[in-house]
Amino acid sequence: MVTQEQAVIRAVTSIDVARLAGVSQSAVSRAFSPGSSISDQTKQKVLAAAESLGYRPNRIPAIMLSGRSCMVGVVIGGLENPFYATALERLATALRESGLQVLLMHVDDALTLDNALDQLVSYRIDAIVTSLAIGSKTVAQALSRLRIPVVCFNSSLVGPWISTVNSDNHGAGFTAARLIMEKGRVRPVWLAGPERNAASLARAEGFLQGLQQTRTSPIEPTRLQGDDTYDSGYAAILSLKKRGIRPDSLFASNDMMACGAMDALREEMELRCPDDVIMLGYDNIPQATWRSYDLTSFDQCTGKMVARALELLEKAFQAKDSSHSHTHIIDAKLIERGSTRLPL
Amino acid sequence: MVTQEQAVIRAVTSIDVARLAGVSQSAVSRAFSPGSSISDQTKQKVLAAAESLGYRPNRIPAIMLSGRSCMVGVVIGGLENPFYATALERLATALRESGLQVLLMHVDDALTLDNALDQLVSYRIDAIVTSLAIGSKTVAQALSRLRIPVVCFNSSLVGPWISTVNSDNHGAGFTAARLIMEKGRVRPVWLAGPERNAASLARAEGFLQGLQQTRTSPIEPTRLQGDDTYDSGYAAILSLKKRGIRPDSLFASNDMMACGAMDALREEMELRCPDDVIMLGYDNIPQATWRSYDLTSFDQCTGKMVARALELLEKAFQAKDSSHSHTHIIDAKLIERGSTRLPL
DNA sequence: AACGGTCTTGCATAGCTATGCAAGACAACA
DNA sequence: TGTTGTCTTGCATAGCTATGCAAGACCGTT
Repeated sequence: MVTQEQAVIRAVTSIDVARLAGVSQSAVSRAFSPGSSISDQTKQKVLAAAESLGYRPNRIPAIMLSGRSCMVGVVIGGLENPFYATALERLATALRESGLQVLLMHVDDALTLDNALDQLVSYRIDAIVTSLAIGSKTVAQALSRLRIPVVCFNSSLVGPWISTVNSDNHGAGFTAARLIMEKGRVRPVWLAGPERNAASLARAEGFLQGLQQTRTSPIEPTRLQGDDTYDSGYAAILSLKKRGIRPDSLFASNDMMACGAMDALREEMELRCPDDVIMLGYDNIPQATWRSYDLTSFDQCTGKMVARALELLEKAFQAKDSSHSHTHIIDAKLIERGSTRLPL
Repeated sequence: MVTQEQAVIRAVTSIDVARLAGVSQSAVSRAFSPGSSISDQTKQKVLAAAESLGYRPNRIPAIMLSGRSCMVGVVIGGLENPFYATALERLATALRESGLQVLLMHVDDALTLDNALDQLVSYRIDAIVTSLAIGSKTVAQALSRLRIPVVCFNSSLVGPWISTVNSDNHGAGFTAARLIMEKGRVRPVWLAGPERNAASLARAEGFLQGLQQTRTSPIEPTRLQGDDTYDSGYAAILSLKKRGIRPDSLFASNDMMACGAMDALREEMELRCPDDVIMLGYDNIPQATWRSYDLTSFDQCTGKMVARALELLEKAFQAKDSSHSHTHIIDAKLIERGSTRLPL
């Protein structure tokens, strides 16, 4: 009779190491927990045995015991926008420095969100960080129901457990308006982001308000609708051309649309920037610095926003009742470049 | 005397639900495991109780029992490159569709990698997917030692447990050379990526080989060194200008450098594309389609590459001994745009 | 009524580590 | 030597769910 070889490759456990080192399982655990009470001699024996067996500590049981996984669910969409991509990079780095892992969830639309959340929660994540711009009440309720801290970027979601870190969208819109008026431009265009996007709405509001506050007659901008993509910015200008409107200034809700608009103004309307049209975007993406665009933009200071988000998380982890909401608003920094620099 | 309220918020367990529903804990488990043997009546009772308590299934114990976490460690760097950002998006989506979670780890340099891997492994991830371009032997050994399947994109890492999915870098380089020669250009420039980058090296090799195979005299390109960033592409052209070289064609190891080079050619050398210089890039990033660049590029078909990576993972999960290596090479698709379209 | 079969349910357990507690080892001191 | 204190070690257990097994419920057939 042939002894069937066990195909199951059981992972090396602390007990295996303990046996080899001739110590108890506790000793192995302590050898890998900094600050534990263990003699140098034992520690060395354990580490040697662990090395020879290829043992790696296993955090899963600790999660069960402590109820904390040290994993944060990051829900994100629209990575094709360089702004979100670099923001994710910063966030991931910051979380790791705080000893937190990133359980990433990419979401295209609100529909898949519910399902996605259930999956995340089943892994017992400690919190959720999200940049979803959808402001629906249903989403807020779905998040609140999880009973874990949620931090949103640039969102208008409101509810228990939900905190937000927003760029000063309204203020930036106001600044954009003032800058355009200072330069003496009187036919501005507002190029909006997705209709339900909270950030875009706030920027629009600030912009309009800025255009109202004038000693002479208030200015009403031409409004164009986009969806945060380059193509939508380009298309918006085409529609403008069809309507026979000749703008002298433009504020776009994000840089990608601004780039699309700038290209369309050049190619389709033979208008030059900044000579004929001065332009401002939002997000300060790397492409804004590219020579072909040299775009004035608002920097959201993602570094600061991420730091603030982590503070909120830490606070929530320490509080007994962490369902309390907080809101932080971070000033956006105007970065002036060639697109608003008038020739002398 | 005041009864001290318990601050510890224990999560709702299946036992709590069972008690409320008047069934056993097993029944609760089965109610949430599709395909289990359970009557409709019991299931409804359980679901109702679970709903009222806010119970969410907990995967952590299942991980301990099965040894499989259904989490894949994704190790990535350079998200500021839109190519990696969109690739990550595709990968995350595909993994989720296969029921796998993404444990994201952002890594800047090889130094932090070791530490990062230990952290990942302690969460008992089932596999690793990485796009790190570093080809060092040390890295390969560190990965092999983990004894879990590893899938690399565009890498030259070799070792047990490590499989690779590569774009046909060599073939694409060759194609680029042929295209340049067909257009009658004789002073080509090769703009390389980071020195140790395996993909960049392969593209260079194919490009040189293509330039050699000619009926007349072989062509030797001018070689410029970049680091995959826009700025390095711009700077490379500046150095060219200093050396007094006037190119008539350029192949860059990625699109970002190509964009930088194109802007520098325009601004610094007053050379127009494609009239004076025809240009090709690699990755087919969204910016390649932007009107200011309209850049011919090689599409890596990330969709296909991701699908292939998932096949490799599935295969590894099913095999008893999954330490066997595989290599797949995916054709890159030439996307011709204005930057190589000569005026009639 | 007896029997065989299918469907449903509960019991009991495995999976692995961190940690409180008690006990042991050892040194220092009286 | 006895006592006190510090340092180290091992024992035992908690944490929560999925699942094999056995038993029970129920139905249909002979």
